[in-house]
Parts: sequence; structure tokens; C-alpha cells
Amino acid sequence: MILVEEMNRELAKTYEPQEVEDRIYGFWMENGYFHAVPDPEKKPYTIVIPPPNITGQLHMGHALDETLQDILIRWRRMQGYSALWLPGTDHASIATEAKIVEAMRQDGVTKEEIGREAFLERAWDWKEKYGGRIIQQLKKLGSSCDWERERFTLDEGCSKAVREVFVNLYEKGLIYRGERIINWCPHCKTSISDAEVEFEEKDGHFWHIRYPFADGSGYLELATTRPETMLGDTAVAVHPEDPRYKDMVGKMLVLPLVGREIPVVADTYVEQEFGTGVVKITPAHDPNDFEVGLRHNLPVINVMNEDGSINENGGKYCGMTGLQARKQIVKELEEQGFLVRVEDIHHNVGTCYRCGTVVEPRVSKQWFVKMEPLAAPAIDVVRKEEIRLIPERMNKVYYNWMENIKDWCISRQLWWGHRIPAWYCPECGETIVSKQDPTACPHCGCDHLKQDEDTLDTWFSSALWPFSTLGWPDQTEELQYFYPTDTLVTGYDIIFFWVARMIFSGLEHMKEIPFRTVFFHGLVRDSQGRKMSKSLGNGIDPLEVIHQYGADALRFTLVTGISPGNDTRFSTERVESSRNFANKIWNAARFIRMNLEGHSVPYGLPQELSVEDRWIISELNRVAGEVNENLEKFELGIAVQKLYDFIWDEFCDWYIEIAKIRLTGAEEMPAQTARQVLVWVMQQTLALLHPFMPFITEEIWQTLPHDGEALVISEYPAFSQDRVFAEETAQMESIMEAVRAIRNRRSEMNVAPGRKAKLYIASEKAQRFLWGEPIFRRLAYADGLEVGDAFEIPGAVTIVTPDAKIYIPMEELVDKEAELARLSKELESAEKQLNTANAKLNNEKFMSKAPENVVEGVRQNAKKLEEHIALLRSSMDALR
RNA sequence: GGGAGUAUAGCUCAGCUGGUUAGAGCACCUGCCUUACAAGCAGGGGGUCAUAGGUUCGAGUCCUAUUACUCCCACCA
Repeated sequence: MILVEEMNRELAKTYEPQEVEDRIYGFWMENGYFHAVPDPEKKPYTIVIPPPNITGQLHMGHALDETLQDILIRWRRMQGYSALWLPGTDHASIATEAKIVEAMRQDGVTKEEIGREAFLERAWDWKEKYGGRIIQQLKKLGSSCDWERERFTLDEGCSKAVREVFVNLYEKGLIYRGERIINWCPHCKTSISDAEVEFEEKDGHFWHIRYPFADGSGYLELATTRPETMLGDTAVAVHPEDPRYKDMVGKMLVLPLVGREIPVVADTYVEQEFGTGVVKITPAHDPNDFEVGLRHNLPVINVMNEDGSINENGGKYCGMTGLQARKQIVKELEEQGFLVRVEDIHHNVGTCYRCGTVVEPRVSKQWFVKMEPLAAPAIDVVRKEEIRLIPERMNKVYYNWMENIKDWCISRQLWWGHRIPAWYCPECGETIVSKQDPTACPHCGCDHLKQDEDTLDTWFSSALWPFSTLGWPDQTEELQYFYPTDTLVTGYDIIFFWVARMIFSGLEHMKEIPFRTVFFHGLVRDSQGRKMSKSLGNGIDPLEVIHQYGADALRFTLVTGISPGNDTRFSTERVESSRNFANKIWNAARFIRMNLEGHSVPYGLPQELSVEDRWIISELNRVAGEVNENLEKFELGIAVQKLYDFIWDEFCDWYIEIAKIRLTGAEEMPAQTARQVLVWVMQQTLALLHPFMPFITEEIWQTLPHDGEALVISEYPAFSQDRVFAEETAQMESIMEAVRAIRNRRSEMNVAPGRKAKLYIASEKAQRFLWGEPIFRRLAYADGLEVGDAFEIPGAVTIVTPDAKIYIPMEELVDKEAELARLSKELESAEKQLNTANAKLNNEKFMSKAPENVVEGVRQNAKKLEEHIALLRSSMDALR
């Protein structure tokens, strides 16, 4: 127990987060509260952070993601778990390499000029310089990560894990190398996986072209959106059953401009109804054509360089960019009479998800992961609910992807990343895949092996994140204790990139799921529901918001009103309202502190409790129970709403107001009780709120009497049957209802608050004790109070509540006609309600089928309404 | 082409397994500087819960269809 005698800090009238947040964060860090260790006495709770890119700057999406994780981890930590939130960053191969290349361009050098080693040096320098930026930003948000365990996807341990996995999969035959058609980004000059291609609606053209028969017997007409690819055409296909072309299968055509003879083949891939029913086949530059090519043994002619320009296979077009070649080819086709017509169309074009450049399908030699055998068990664990996706509808998205999965192209023509651990022997052609760098060819002994030039897809290392960060492949204590992790928190946009791949990786390499629950959140949109984007310029910088309103306000805003998987809208108005909430709490604390001055107040509940004490304790207890339940179900938006309502409405607007009676009263004992209860409820409330608004809650908690050294490691309040006070709760409800009704009436009649009036309250004997004068004097502006069985007060305003009839004699203020009108309106509505209630009670089916508690509710309601109506009638008579 | 989500007050959204009179914040109107807080207090107006059917004693909630918007997957040369 700590007594508060001196207050070391003055509490400002408005909460100033800037001053508080860094100090509090420093306090937490100094004491190592975020550090989690394997502890057999505790249960583990683990979250691994979705590692932000080292190129990244904190945006609202991160802010939401981190806030949700921090809420969960702080909650579990307070519940007594050994709660590990493992942080780190991702090397982001494509994005980072692009940044370095760009920086080098400013210096006037290229990758090729300086070479691989020098390039990597620059990259690491860059990482040292900027890679920590986003980490600092996460701290500003209040993230309670275990920073001692910070990792990087390209650090030594992760690299070791990557090699281990690559070699294991290779030896199992699940990684292979081959010539396949892949998506090629001409800007990033690398292959990218199917998942990395985004389709965009774009305007384009259909060029309708004639391909003449070699024997001069006419021509076939077809259409293409990419005429330059005709340089690589090695056939033309028609449907085998198409009567128009049946006889032409097997004949030869002459490829215009090129002069090459190509066959007409029959393939069911062609749709007869589409266009002319004739398709040019370019196996090297179209995935479908590639398949057709395989079926018909067609040559594959790659006509494209890495940058999308035409290569030597393109004959005289060699050296032109794709666009130049297209223009030239169209021009020549037209001049030579091969172009039939040009049609404007709107179609989907695949683009690189990193740079937005139109991707070119291209045949090249790449490494792939064979997905089918890995996908099967990964589907299974979700089906069997060993892994739960929240919201559940994400299961469908997941199944759809996993069940139709294609092999994963993992090699990238980049330097920044994990270099593929494969070596080629220039003597005998042997391929060596090994965890250790080999010194000589095991086959022929050649000692100048060449390592594969390519690196791995960034997501290859991210896929191992839940276990590589815990030390795998070594069997560390941490891995034993913290794996499998518990909750993965992420946006639904990376379910394929990351979530799916972690699941099959965990199952394959750990033989265990990587996490039990995936909690998907939505996107943060702007106030009009648009995606926040650089091009629209509608992004709001979370750091700006933190600076202006505080991290707590930002966090509160982000989590209010969200539900799993659904997008949320962000607006400054909402932040302001959150800031106001923080300020409300701040002032409640100020009020409490003001009342502690000169008193010694122990932390804990006193023995003697008043009705309102029991009520607020009971309500707090209820809220604690509900908040825990909501958090268990990942209903964070609901949990935070309940805390808001409790604090603002019940605690501040009611309890504190009522407590003032005792605090300002002459008697010391009740005042001391009130102080103790105020402190206790406040502290418990702060604890409940702490995961959501960590800074302000810790700050206040420290300045009020408390138990323990810091809120961040205090016990999270839980529901307790011992603190349920149903009777007092009902009594308070009665009082509050009466107060509200009186205020309402006074307001309606425009009675100035300063004008007090005597109150007469008629109520049942058992309830009499409720109507204590101080509460009504304070809250209902009463000036004297009389309680009895019944009153006859001519000309008084009459108010009816479920437990009392209240009279306010203010005849000189009352417009009789107006009051009569009001009463008759109220009477009408009461009668209407009574009719509905009676209709139900007279309905046999309702009576026989509705559950007893519902029937009883209606019955009681009807009884009350009847009394209400009788009273209204007598009041009206009295007025007349 | 396949699938999903959303539709509730002027705006942004809650509303759990169907149960008495559908809630909050912001905005709006009225009155208050009631010594914690004007970033506040008290009160108020405002909703045929997208539409049409259906199930049920009872539907914002469950079912069917329709409409609108959003998203994901696939992709036609």
C-alpha cells in the first residue's frame, strides 16, 4: 500500500501528451517491462510483428496493425502471461534495391558498374542509416515490443534458417529449377510471383491482323492486344471442332513482316465464339500460349530483353523498346495491307505490385517451390480449426487460393536478398545445393564453382518469420517456449503473400502450426472512404497526429468502431473526439487528486460502502467481465466503446457528481470512503483501459495511490462474483431515472438551473430510503424534499417514473394548457404501449411459446403502464 | 465469369446466439462559465433499420429474391 502525501507533478488543466509520452515510454524501457523470457510459472503468449519494410515510413495501416497487437500483448501481459511481442524488419528486396539503385543514379553510377559486392555494401549502409527509422516510429505509438529481440529478415539467424529451408525442400524435390513462363517486370528487371501481379483496368486496342497462307490460298484473320509479340509467334491456333477452320489445321502460314512459316494447330484452349476464333500463339510471352506450345511441341522464341526491349530474335526490330516496336510493326502491317482494323478496348493488364509497370510474361530459367504437397496440410489445419481465421469468411479466400495454387517462383534477379544456395560446376555441369558454401564439385572435384546469381523472393524469408526469429533451426529455449505463436495480426491484403506461406512453412519445417489465430483487420481509409495513397495525397501521417493529439488519441481513434476484417474511416474529427476523451479522464484524475490533498488515502476498498459505491463497483465489475470477453473474441472496437461509456457516462457524469455530496459534506468518514472508492474505481478503470491508451493511464496511475510499481505490469481486472451488487444497481437505476425525468421536465419548461423547487416524491415504503435529499438537491436542483405514500399538490408538475411519482409545485411557472397538452400526449403514448402489451398477453400463441422471462417482462411493463396512466389521468383532472 | 463484404439518424459507425420503447460519437437546436473538465454540463429534435417476399407468437437480427456501392480471385487472344 502506498500513501500519497506529496504530489510530484502538478496536473495541468488539459492533458498534454507530448510531455508525458516520451517520459513514460522511457520509464517502461528502463525497467525492461517489455522483455519476455521463458518462464515455466507462466503461460506463454506470443505475437510476431508483421515486419515492416526497412524502406517504410509509418503509415495509418501500420498504426492500426501495431495498435491492435499492442492492445492484445498488453492485455495478456497484465493477465500474467509471459507475453512476447517479437519485433523486426523486412529487407524488402525489390523495394530496397529500387531505392539504392535510385540513389546511385543520383550519383551517376549503375549496379553493373560497381558490381555486386560494392552494391551490397551500399545497401547495408543504407539499411544502417534508414532501417531503424520505422522502429523509432513504432515506439512513438507506444508499441510494447521486446526490443532486445529485434530481428531482421536478412540477419545471420534468418539467413541460416533460409538456407536450411531451401536445402531441405530441394532435397525433398519440392524446390526445382526450370524454364517456365513467369511474370517479368521490365522496370525492376526481375521475375515476380503470381501473387505480386496486380490487374488494372486500362484502355487498349485490338489490332486485327491477317496472316496469309504459305500456299497463297487466302489468309486467317486474328486479333491481338500486343502486336509486337508476333515476332515470337510460332503458330496460330483454332478450335479443333470449328467448322470454319477444320480444313486449315496443319497448313502453314507466313508470319507477316517476319516471313517465318508457322503452322495452324488445333487446340481446345481457343474459344470459337471469341473474335474470329483464331489465336496467334507466342509461347515465350503468354502463359496460355506457353501451354499450347508444350502440347504442340512448338518452338519458344523469346524476343524480349530484360528491360522489355526487343532482342536479336526480333530481327530488324532488335533494340527498339516494346512501345517503339509496337508502333513500327503496326505501321508496317498497315502499309503492307495486313492490318484489317483497330478496335478500342478496355481490358485488364497485369502490373507489378511494387512499381506499377506492366508486367511481361516471359520464359526464363527460374527456381520454383512445388506447391501442391505443401498446400494440402495447410488447408487441413484451417479446416480442422487448428488455425482460426478471424473473421471466419477469410477461410473461403484462403481455401480458394490454396486449392488452386500454382508453383511459386522464388528466384529474383536482384542482389539485395538471400542469395540462392546453389552452385554450378563449369566442368561437369553438376548443380550443388548446400547449407555450407561448397569448395569443390563433389562430382568432378572442380574447385571454381559458380554460385547462382539470383536471390530469393523476400516472402521466402518472411514465411519463416514465426520460427526463424525464435532461433530455428537451433532448438532454442525460446523456440520451445514461445512457438507456436498465438495471434497473428495483419491486414487481409497479405493473406496470400504471407499468411498462407507461413502456414505451410510452419507445418513443413516445424511440423506444427505457426500461430493459432489470425486476426485480420481492414484498411484505414480517408474520411470519404478512399484508400489513402500518395498519388491522391489524402494520406494522414500518424506521426503528425501523434504530435498534435497524442498517441493515445490516435490509438483510441483507430480502434473505435472497428470490427474484424472491415475497413475503417479515419478523420481528424474522430481524433479530436478521442483527444477529448483523454482529456476527460485527465480531469477526472485531477478532480480525484484535488480531493486527496491533505488526506491519507490507502489503496483498496473500504468496509462500509454506500449504495452508489456498490453500484459503481458493480458496474465496473460488469464492464471488466465484458471487456475481457470482447477481447477474447477480438471485438476490440466493442470493448473500447464499453470503456468509453463506463468512464464518461457512469463514472464521470454520475458517480463523481454523487460523490461530491460526501466529499464536500461535513462528515469525515463518508468523505474518506468516497475518496477511497474514487481512487480504487479510477485505478481499476485505468487498468482496463491501459492496453488501449497506455500512456495517459500509466501517467495517472502513477500519481494516484496504487499497488505495485507500474500499471503496465499490474493485474488486468477480471469479473468477480463478489462484486455483483444487483440490488444497489437497481436502486441506482431508480434514482437516476427520477433525476433524469426531473431534469427533462425542468428543461422542457425552461426552468433556469438556478431556480430550485421543492420536490415531493411518492413511492412504496420499501423504496423510501432511496430518495435522500442530497442527491436530489445536487442532481435535480431540489430545494427541500418530502417523501411519502401519496401527495395531492394542486397545480404541480407531475413526473412518473417506474418507482416513483414526483411532484414539482411550480404553478406560477406552468402554463396550464401546455402542461395539459403535454400530459395528454404522454397519456396517448402510454395507452398505445399498454395496448401492444395487452395484445401480447391476450395472444395465446405468445403466451404458450414465448419464454417465461419475456412474458413476465411484458406483464410487469403492462402493470407499470396502467399505474402510469392512472396517475396521468388524475394529474390532468387536478389541473382542470 | 466465380466468390465475398457492406447497406441502420445529416455524417461515421455499434447492435452477441431473433424478445419489452433500435444505440453512440460528430453535426444541429435550447439552456448553462453548476470551482475536475466549455476539449465541458443538462436537455432536445432526427431512423417505415436499402427494396420485395417468407419463416416465427415476435425480425434491424434468420431465409429467398432484387437494387446499389466496395473488394478479392480468374481472365479471352
